[in-house]
Amino acid sequence: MPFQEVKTQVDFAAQEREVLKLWRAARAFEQLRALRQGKEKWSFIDGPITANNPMGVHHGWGRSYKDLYNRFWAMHGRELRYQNGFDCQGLWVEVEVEKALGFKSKKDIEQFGLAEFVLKCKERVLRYAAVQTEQSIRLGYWMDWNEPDELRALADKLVTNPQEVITMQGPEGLVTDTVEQIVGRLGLPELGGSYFTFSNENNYMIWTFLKKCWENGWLYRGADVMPWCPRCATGISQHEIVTDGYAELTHQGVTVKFPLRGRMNSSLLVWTTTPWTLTSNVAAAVGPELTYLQVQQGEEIFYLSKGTTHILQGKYHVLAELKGRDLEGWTYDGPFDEFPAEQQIGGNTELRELVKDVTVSAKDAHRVILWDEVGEVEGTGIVHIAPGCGAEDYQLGKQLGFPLVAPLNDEGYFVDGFAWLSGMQVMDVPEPILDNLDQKHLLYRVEEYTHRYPICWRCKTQLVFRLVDEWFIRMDELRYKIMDVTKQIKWIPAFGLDRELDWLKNMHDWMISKKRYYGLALPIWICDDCRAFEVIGDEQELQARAVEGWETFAGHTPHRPYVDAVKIQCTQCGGKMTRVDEVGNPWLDAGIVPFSTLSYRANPEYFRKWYPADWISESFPGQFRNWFYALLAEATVIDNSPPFLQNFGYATLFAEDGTPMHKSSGNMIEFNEAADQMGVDVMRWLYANQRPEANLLFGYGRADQVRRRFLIPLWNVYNFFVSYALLDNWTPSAASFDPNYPEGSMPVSDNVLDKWILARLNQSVGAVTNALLETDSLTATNIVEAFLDDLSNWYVRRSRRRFWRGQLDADKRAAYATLYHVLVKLAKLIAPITPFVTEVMYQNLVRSGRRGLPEQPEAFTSIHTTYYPVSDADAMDETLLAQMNLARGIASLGLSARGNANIKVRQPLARALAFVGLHKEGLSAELVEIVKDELNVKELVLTQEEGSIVKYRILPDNKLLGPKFGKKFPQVRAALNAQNAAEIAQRVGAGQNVVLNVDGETVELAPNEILVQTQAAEGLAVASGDAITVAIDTTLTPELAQEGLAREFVRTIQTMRKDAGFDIQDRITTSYQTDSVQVLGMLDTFGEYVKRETLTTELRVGEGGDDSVVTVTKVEGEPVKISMRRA
RNA sequence: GGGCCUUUAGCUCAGUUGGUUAGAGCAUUCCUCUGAUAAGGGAAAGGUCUCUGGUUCAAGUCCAGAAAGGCCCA
Repeated sequence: MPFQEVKTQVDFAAQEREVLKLWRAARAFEQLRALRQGKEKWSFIDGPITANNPMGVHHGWGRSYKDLYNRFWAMHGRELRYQNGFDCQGLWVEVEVEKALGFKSKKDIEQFGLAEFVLKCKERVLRYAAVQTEQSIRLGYWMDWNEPDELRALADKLVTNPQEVITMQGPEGLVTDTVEQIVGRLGLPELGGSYFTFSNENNYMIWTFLKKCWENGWLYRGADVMPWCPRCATGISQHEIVTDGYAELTHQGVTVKFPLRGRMNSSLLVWTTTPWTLTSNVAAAVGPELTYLQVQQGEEIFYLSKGTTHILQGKYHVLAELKGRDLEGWTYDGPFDEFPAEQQIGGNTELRELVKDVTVSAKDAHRVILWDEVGEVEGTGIVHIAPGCGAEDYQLGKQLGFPLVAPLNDEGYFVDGFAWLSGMQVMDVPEPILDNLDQKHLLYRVEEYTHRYPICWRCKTQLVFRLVDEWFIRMDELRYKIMDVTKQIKWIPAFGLDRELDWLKNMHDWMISKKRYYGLALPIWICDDCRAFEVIGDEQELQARAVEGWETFAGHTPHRPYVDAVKIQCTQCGGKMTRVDEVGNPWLDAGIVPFSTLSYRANPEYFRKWYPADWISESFPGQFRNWFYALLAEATVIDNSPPFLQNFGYATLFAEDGTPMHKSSGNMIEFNEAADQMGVDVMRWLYANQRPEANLLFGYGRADQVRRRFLIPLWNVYNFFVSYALLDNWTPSAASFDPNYPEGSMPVSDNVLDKWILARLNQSVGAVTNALLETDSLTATNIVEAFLDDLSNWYVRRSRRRFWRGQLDADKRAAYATLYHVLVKLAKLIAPITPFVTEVMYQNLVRSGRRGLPEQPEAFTSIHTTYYPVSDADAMDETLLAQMNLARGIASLGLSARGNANIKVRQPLARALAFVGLHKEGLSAELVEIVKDELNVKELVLTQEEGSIVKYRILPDNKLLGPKFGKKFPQVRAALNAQNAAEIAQRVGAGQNVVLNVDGETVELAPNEILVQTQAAEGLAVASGDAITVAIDTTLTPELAQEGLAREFVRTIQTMRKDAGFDIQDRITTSYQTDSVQVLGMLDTFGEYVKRETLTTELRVGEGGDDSVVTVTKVEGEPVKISMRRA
């Protein structure tokens, strides 16, 4: 038996797991790579996935696109690199490791030991890389994956004995090194597999990048007040805070009195939601053009803006009105002037160089200043300014030469200089501060206040604003260079370009440092003596410059703490230089991969072959400011070129209810669960059949739809083919087999259905190919679904009897050859989208189906090593496609007409009359037969004559006549409308021009400029559509009624056979008992027909015997008992 | 406040270069067919294509403005 039997009901997920086993056993992926080696390249660079947790279904979306297009291009004969990437460094790994170890603060890490901590971080990455690798393999994502168990073994060894020397098998041979170094070399050419951004090459390549920045004068150390997480003890950059970094929180809104100096009992009213910042107050700002009120309450006089008087408690009396600028220069007593920090010249900060020119203390500086940004939306219209506690405050203070009072250390504790507050944590101080203010009679009012407040995107701790020094890349000059590069890229969808340019336009200087432990060691060394700094470009330069500590570092990856040991000599003063404490922003890691993974430093030839990427793809939200941005920035600095030529972006995945998928919402679907429940072919089709720029709603409902609409019909057609091919022992042609095109050359057939489906197939192949070339899988899948519908619900349905017939005659052979060709070619067409089910089809249709055929090249192990199908121009037949459309239109309308008349399709009727209007293509005799059979009529009459079944509707052809007449067109249309429709239709049918009178002018219209439509005349069993009307002759002659009864009888027996579980080929004996004259008469005439249709060898009157299946029905009130059993 | 996206049937979404009566799937109701059937076919019902203005002989489609929602940034 050539083909394997196909089960009707399949566990698709289980079947997919079998396919995975097959691929692995047959080394199918390796075979593909070998076949494509040295061919024209298609360069795809993978955006690194954060290896910190199992992947989710949203990753599945993106990875399905990536795999789809990788496979598509591989089927076009291209060579690919197939390198997946893992994002490995950064705060998010640290936070998870801290959680796992039960750490509370940075001190715990230092006590634990930096070296060990860094190893734990790498270990975690390796473990989740292993998990994500397994999940990706399950998705069918063909990549050069590491063995998950090898990654786990490395993770184990890394934390037990990182210096153990081991040997690994690489693509070019064995590699021997310490565990730490092997891990550091993962993904490099000698080891292959996924790239890891913690690799030596990735880190050193960033050093090279940063050195270029430095040489261009773009790298600088700056101070700023920025959002700071006191738990993580690190700054949070602009990139990180914008999306995930806010929560609705309720704080206390506090109104405080700032007593004015030299004005008895008078105070400014100042409002804040962060009372701890009052400890560091320097000034108070008013809007110069705002109106302020002087109001009296009891003995006290207050100042506040006119629009904020609702905050006043109790009665007040307005004494005066004045402009903000009138208040300028007034001095006041700050709420915490008793603190040493407020009394120190220049203020209270470790960054003394920032205030070296300031000659006053905060206490002495207190005065009212003007600031345009002051508003009345909240507060009192008087804003408290603490340049050490707010970003805008800092900028303002810098302009005005104010002292800086910075109260918090890196973990949010008050530093020395704040008396009783020193040593307290910022989260614990609001109550004591309010008590203290109250005691000093400075507290005016406290209320609950809910607002959006920034939180740490990783640990959700509330952020504070803190004065820090960090490292930045200056954007002034670079911004425009990056924009130029960005414009050279094709963005899909096109608005991606605008988004990226908008981000670049607004991008601040890029903060690249983080005061943490695990990550890129910033290659910046500062002189202990003269404070000059230098950037080191790579490991060789570091070794050459090292004056101390190299032996400590040697053998280690460029991570803390070992790299910190290396000292170099200062070129300015000869002093010793020490590396800065900071680690790098992880987007540096991700943005460098076009250079690090393509051997920019080691192998320029290889780099130039694969750079830039032809295509990259990631989710849009976020990546404009993250990965896309980093890629563009780094490539611009290093090579001043686009690192990728096309960017394909897609939106966000939501749950089916349209809300974000969250564990806590209960609508979360884990990737593994989805793969098991839905099967990944279904998931992949669902992903592909989606407009990428719209958010995708993911869930079981949609998965069921995909299964019903696409996968099951496909499987049913395939199953149908194999079942009958087995019965007939049919085998594919042995002639001229090409493994790249196992569908073979186009079959030759005289049958109109065959010709039609081949035309449709090749039409679809062409359109799908064009769509996928444009990265448009939505269009591609829509086309396939339409084709599959035609295949399943028209070609197979109409061809069914051809497959049933007894002998394997020429027409039957043609049907097999055609359906076989269609199925193989269709499978290849969609193989990139649904790699599993198509592989199953290929294995059976091609591998099993051709087994034992004489002399031929062997078929490839996998469908995915074949070439993409090519649209065959010979198959195209526009006339046939149009005719078939007409035939299906007539059939559809005829069925509709039958429905209107309420006559079952099973009941044969004498005649259908189809008015086909101006459809010049007409119908061939074969198509007439098909329509007759479909409509179950003895005769189909096509007519251009309307007879009595239709009335006409005359329409101008807008597309032709609109441009011809322009403004006059409405009048022409009206004139045409006024004509007698039947008359015009007749003229048009006869090919004569139509003459109209429009406003006294004679206008002549050609027949092709007029559209004639028909509508069903009322009261008949008719239906009409676009220029077609079909009428059914509903007259039931006794002969027709008898034939209908015969079909009814057959139908009943068929149902019995099916219910009894008989095989399609089983012969049966059928018995009947009835007094119905109709039934007896029918059996006289149609007995042979009944026997033939039901495979009845003996049809007789009587009981069927004990083992029979029995059914009793009624015909016109008379009971009919039918018994049936296997012959 | 600026940039970008979205708005079409109860729901989820298609809708080619502007062109005739705006479609599909799901859901509802009714009918029907069936030895590939976890299907299929037919019918009914369901729409101010968010709104306003403009360009045009003609706008779901192009332009401008507005509204609502979303994303990104101030």
